[in-house]
Amino acid sequence: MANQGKYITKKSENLSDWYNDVIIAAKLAEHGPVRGTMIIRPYGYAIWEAIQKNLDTRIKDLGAENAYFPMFIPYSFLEREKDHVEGFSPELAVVTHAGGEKLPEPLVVRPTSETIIYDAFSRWIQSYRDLPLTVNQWSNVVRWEKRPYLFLRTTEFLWQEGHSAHKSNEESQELVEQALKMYVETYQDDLALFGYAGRKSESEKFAGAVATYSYEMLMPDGKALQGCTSHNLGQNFSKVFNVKYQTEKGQEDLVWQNSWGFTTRSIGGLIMAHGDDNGLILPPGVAPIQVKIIPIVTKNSDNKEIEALAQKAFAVLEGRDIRVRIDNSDASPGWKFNQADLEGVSLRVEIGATEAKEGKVRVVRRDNKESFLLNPQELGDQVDEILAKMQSDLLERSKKFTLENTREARTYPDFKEIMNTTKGFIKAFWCEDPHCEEMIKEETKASTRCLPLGSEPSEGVCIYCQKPAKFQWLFAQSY
RNA sequence: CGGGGUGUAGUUCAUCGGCAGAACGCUCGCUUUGGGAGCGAGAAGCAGGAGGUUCAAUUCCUCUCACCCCGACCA
Repeated sequence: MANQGKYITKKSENLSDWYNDVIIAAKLAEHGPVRGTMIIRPYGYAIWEAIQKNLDTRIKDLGAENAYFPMFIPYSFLEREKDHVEGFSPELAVVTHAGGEKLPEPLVVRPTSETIIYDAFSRWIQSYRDLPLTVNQWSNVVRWEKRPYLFLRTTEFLWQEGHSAHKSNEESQELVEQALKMYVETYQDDLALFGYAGRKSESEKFAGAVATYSYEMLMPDGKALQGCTSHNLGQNFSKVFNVKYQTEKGQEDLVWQNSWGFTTRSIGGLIMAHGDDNGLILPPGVAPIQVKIIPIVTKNSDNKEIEALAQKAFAVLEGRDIRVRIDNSDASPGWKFNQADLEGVSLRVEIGATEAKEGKVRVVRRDNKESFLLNPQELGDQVDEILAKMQSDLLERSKKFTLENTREARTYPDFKEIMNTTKGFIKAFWCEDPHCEEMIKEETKASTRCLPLGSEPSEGVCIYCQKPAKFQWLFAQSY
């Protein structure tokens, strides 16, 4: 912990110390014994489960079925697609020995599963009647990252990866866009994180893809975090894995494929974007504990009445499928309040002598401290309402911050000035020459994040080389 | 893989050649309880590992391993 004793570093003082402190103090996760690995503790895993719950439903709504493929992949599988192996080889974990012997062929611990899944697809797909074929797996993958960071970049991480095969590029592209839309919904409706969905540049796209789409979010320090990805793989993999089918006319044809994924990195974004000096702030949509009831009993209070109110409130909320707990530990109220703040519990319900006198309970929002004195009988509707309002307020706050920190740069000196001061997103014309992109990154540390969906072509000049440019791309320094 | 730093109690750190210290956490007891309660008692350590210098090494030297921070790679 960067900070001594029991308090966490203030978010305003040092974002990355705060981030690490809050993850450890709130018991979300800790470092594993192997560099870059992460132990996700029960409370952190509960956030992942809350995200999974809705996302899994959306994935199935896309027409996908869940399956599971092996984590060991023959090295030769990766070598089949040239860009794919080149892109991933620096970060592969390779198994050379097993069972006390050297293996005849090294095995790769999956960094992603395109190859092993499409090898199966080549056997599963025979006819146009087998298409489209869409599978999803929830799994772990390993990428040997040089600079790990809890949640944001770990050597092993959890994710879902969807893989789909289609008769036409149009149909495949449609699913690529639907998957991206599904992620936008997850980020905005569940995680309350605003961001830009768009297409990656050639140099930033997935190794082996024709086109990659992503969701880019802004963190409080002005750096961008790439969330999910959705790739149009064209026929790059079907060619090398021989994923063919017979058309209605009896011809042999290669399938068009896409893949898309969402990882535990998003939990890092969730923590960083919403939290404050007191700890986590979790949007109700993914908060493992949406409401915590804190009875305040003393020697002089009517503790039976307080206890009865607490039980009543608990029963009402639980009946609504609200994730609710009662803190009956013998810690002091002050400690419980601080603990609830640290854990990011969306709403706290205080019940003490003051409330008991009126037969009411006090509901306090974690994010803005707004407090409501409510009748236990009406608690259900009102808590639903307050949770919904909090959810939309958090998204609104995230959106406001992102828009306020999205600037247009017309000249390269302006661009540099922004990156040296406020950072954040910059919209700027770029000619789409990888050389300009590379030089901008070298000189400002900012890279292209995406070309936001719905960008209209217009006549501009490249911020770097002054040559004609059609689109304003989104730039930022990234995590 | 380059540059910098750190390894001592569960955790964060002091001690810097001479019997190993604190805070927080943990256990027990009593008193408490509206924003991190008080007092008392207690458990807790081969000082990352190996080698060297020395009468004596946690402390100095060498090697090694691990971790952290800064750069290139990345969901």
